[in-house]
Amino acid sequence: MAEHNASIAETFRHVADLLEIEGANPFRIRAYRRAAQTVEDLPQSAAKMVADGKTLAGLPGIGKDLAGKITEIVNTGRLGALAEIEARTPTTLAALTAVPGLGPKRVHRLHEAFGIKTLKDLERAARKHKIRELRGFTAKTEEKILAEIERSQAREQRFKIATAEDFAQTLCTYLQADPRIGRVVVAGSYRRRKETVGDLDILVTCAKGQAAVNHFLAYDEIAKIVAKGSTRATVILRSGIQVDLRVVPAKSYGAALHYFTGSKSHNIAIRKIGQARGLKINEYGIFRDGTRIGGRTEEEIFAAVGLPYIEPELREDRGEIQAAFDGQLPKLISLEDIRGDLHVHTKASDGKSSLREMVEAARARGYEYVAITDHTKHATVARGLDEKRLAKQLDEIGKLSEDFDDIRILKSSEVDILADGKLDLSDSMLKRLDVVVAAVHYKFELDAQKQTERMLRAMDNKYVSILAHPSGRLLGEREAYPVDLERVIEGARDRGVALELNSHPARLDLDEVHCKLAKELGVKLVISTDAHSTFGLDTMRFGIGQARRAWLERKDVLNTRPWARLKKAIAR
DNA sequence: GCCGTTTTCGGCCCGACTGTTTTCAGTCG
Repeated sequence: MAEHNASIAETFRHVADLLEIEGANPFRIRAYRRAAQTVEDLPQSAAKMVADGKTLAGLPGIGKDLAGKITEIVNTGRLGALAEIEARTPTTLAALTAVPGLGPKRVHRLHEAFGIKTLKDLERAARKHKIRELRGFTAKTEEKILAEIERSQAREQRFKIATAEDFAQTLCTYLQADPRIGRVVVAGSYRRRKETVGDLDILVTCAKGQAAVNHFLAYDEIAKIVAKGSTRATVILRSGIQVDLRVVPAKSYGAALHYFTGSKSHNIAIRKIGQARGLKINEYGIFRDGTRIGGRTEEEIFAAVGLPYIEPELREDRGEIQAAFDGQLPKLISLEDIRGDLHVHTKASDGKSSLREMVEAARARGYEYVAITDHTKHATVARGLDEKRLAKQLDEIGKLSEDFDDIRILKSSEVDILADGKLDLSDSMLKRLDVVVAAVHYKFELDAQKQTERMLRAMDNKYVSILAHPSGRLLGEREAYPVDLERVIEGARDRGVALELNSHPARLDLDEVHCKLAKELGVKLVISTDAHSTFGLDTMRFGIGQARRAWLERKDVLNTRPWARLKKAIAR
């Protein structure tokens, strides 16, 4: 079984964690982490690259040594260097640094002094009041450790972007209500539109930092204050989400926003360039020889290092800085580019709104077309339509269309892909549709080869225009089913099928890495909502966010085109 | 361990908060 990029990345991160506990050179540790990120962001399989004899050295942060280690992992399934480290430092120690307040240094000392290797050992030692014997540890530390272990199940969770947005907006409204506070913006991975966020990073401007912090700390949804100072504070809300507040004066807004938006690796890269130009860049501004020379806007930060503005969604140190240097930044797709939704349900299957309501809601969003894609009969729990009911719906669409001259109602279906790759509708019925969306909804347990062939076979059907939610993942609930997405993407390219980026906040499927790969391989995408109610149409923004993270431009996405051009593009 | 707008060695981003270390190390982002 070929090593996945994710498992190679995990191995490197594990090495980094253990080296950190051993007190190794911090830059060596960072090198492993950086390489892990590069491998994880790689659109192709590193294992395949190795097999094809392609060199990995030269990729960002990967030199000769780490390229060799990747080859070793791919070829042997293990890493000798990791085994050597594990012989000295128990592998379980890495997990202990996840306890807030415990970093590598303290974990190392706890292991040295008491042989603590696991969370259980740690808990036992804290209960026996052993830990306070150590210099720098007190009874209070023990209490804190026990409290954190108690909460450890609740922690570590990430929140879907839509959920985070809900918490963030309420809090921002509250913060904005204080007249002393100027701007309020959510930065961090939220601003970069990641599919999930671990915490909320909120930046506000205020002449008096303490005033803003005090107002923040009075927010009634706060369950716990973790840290507080005169310019920043960290709290946990009752919902369990952590919020970091940072206050800066207005003149530092741009510098702080850039710093607080991240990503960390992007910031490091930018500051490094600044350093080479004799500049110091921090969250307060840009400095030359101790003199402030800018920082009011993000544009000033980029300009200081000779770059054009880089959109937040691109700031992952995945090549955006080089692209900016070369004048090759993509012109990212935006919500305004979208002309229609190609995946919506109605009451006829498992939707909550009527056909007319969905059409009116689509028109209200300024769309030129909307595809009605109810489930087919195999999806019994969703009350999927058999051919008779679908025929009836097509008649209804025909009639309803007479009432709308400014939006086209596309006859469509989210047709089930059966276990053998056949479709749940006859060709004669598929032929009557304007656009056919095919999707897998059951038999997730097939092995990767069978699942891949099933999907390729479905795309063999010449009436299929779009493959919906190709991986089947549900964030926080269900992993993608085993499937070779690279082959599916290549298969879509060879057959002229478009792939869906499903905007539902729990799906966001295809994921960003594979969206980018699809683009690079010349496969067109569509961004659809899979709306099951009129409100569901508004989730388009999450799909757009992810598309932007995947460097997608308007031309890469078919539902930015008027219907006549879209129709031509999906014709096979 | 990587890497070159100080280029093959000597650097590697930068600052806030916590605790009890009275001057800073550890942790975090």
